[in-house]
Amino acid sequence: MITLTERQSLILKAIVRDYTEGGNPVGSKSLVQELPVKVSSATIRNEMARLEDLGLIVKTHLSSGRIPSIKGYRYYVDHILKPEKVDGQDLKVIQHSLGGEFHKIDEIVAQSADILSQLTSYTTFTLRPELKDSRLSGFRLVPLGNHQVMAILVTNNGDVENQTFTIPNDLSGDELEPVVRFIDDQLIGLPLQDVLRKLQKEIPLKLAKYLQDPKGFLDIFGSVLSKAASERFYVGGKLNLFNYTNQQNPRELQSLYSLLDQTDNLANVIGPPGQHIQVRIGNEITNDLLKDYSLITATYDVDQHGKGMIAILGPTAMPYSRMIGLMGAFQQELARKLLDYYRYFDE
Amino acid sequence: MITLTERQSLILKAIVRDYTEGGNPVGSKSLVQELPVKVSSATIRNEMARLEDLGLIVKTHLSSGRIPSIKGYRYYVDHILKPEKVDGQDLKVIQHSLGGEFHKIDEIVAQSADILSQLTSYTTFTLRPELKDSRLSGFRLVPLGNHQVMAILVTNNGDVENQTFTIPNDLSGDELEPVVRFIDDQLIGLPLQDVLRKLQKEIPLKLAKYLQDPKGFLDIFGSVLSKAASERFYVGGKLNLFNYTNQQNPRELQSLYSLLDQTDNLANVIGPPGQHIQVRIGNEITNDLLKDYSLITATYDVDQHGKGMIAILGPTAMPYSRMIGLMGAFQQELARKLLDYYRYFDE
DNA sequence: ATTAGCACTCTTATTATTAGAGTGCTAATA
DNA sequence: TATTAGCACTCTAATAATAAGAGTGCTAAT
Repeated sequence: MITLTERQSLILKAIVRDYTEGGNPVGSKSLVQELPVKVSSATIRNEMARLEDLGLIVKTHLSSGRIPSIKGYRYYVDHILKPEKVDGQDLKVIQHSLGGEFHKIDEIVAQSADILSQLTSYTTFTLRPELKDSRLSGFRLVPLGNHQVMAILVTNNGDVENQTFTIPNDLSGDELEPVVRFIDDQLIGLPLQDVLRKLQKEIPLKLAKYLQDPKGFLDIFGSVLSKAASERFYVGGKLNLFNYTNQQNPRELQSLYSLLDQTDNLANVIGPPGQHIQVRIGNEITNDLLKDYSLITATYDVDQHGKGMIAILGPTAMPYSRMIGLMGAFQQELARKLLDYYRYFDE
Repeated sequence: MITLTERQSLILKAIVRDYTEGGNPVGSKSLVQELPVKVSSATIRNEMARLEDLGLIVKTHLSSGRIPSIKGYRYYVDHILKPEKVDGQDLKVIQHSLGGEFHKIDEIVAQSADILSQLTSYTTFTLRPELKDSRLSGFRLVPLGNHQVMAILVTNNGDVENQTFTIPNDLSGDELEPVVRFIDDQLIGLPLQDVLRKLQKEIPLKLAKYLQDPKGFLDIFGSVLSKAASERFYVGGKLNLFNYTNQQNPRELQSLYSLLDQTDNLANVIGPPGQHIQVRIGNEITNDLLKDYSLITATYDVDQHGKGMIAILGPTAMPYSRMIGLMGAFQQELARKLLDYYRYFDE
């Protein structure tokens, strides 16, 4: 367990701030002018040598200024940083952007990723509240003519998922009725997870009474059901990658783009909802592609509707204090907006 | 009007090929070995000087080899190039990728952009067949409970567009029936364009008979209608931008990404369906961001269902002959697949 | 009309050179 | 004992010098 003196702590803090803002290694002379303590550059050099022994700062070459190490950022985030109070202007942007009228949870969540990326100039991810408590509250099959049927699935949270299918013969409402009634009787009110499970087991057997060929229908139902039960990440500010990634290596940028395009991979990167706000720096992120970046993740809580996540991906040299302040505010605003939205469907 | 001798033509062709494949300016000595004509490098230098006078090739500096100019590519494409017969392997890829079962036109068209970008390693655009002849063939309002209604619009081509709306009060089917009936009576069978027009004029008045507050409904209907009537470009191989753009200038890459993300801008870039296959090189493209690239566009024809477009964006130094061959094959395969698909709804 | 020969140009890679920023260490100081 | 001034030393980044190689245009001979 590392403990720093007051002065060492001030120096580390100044190094983190300077490097984060300017992007250049920080030398003892420039620190003299900024520190609230009046000491000479030689003293600062001595202190810096100690911070380096502790592994909190490193040199880029033998006689260069210092930059924070992963460990240094870690110490800064854990012991020094105070979340910055969020800017009034920023708060307005958030509230205004979330203030509009939305017709889907996913619209709100996707919009959130965009707002956050705009405010931070980094790349952001959002995940809607977990679906594990969602229950099936309605299922419809709407014949559209032209050999087409639309399957619509509704949950108690107001989520709607639909898909159109092409079928060999036109169906009339009459033929579909017993099937829909079967679903209504047997499955309405159950958690989606349970429905998914039953779909593997009992349903096929029972359904055989109503339909001579349940296969086609089961495909349709399963398809729209798993669509509704799947977790989707939204990504905002992909273009911002150009601003903070290493410009010398276009391949890396390309790989990152590719990673962010495959949203089903993101669950592994960002991990399950955990602590309130978590900061992972450099190689603390499990994904190798991100070992030179930092990831701030936060869980937001929408009461009985479950928990969702928001995350910011940026360089290790990030203004953590501002970011964490922003995360806190966003968490709240998003949770509030969603509670508001859900209220409709709880009545 | 430029006319080249046989030998000059051979030289230009060789320069285009070499530069396209190798990416380096082409000198007289390397040409000696490749040309089917037996002449010395001095002779070739003389001919090259003439081609340069004509503006077909240029030097990158005073004593460098030559590269084709825009004008040179133009001449090559117009007078020298022969479309390359498409590779059997490639044809298989196309047919296999389009062979699956699709439930929407847009899926086929989006998939097409991906296949084509995969085959070319460039960036591609696809536009579905024009909707101008699409007619409204069905309209449904499905109450979902929870203050939600889904509006579904179907066209005679089997296109389905839907949108979910949140409304203040729950509606029963009974209340919606007269409205849907009104749509059925008055609008079914009309081209979408006409419906859109009527929506601005007569409909609001007539509808007032059935609903005390037609505003909300008109918004819903208008929204899903314009969604159905809008043209959407699909973009494939955005990541390929990394392969063929100028790596020295990340800003440019970022701007291009940004351009391709705003798919509503693409209509201006690509233009309306025109000639069979059109090649635009460098500044022949109206968009300034693309003045160092080439764009090959092609129109595909699905008979009475209208015309759509496919396009390839790549560097000016492109293997035009292969690309044009590929375009031809793709045009055919896509048109065939779509005809096949539409056949369902024509019956 | 073609070609061999040659001086000339320009690029690219390699090597020197230099100014500047920063360090660590020693010895003096409070 | 903690701090500081002073200085030799290291490394980067920018600039300049040099050389090899590829290619050209032009002239004079074929």
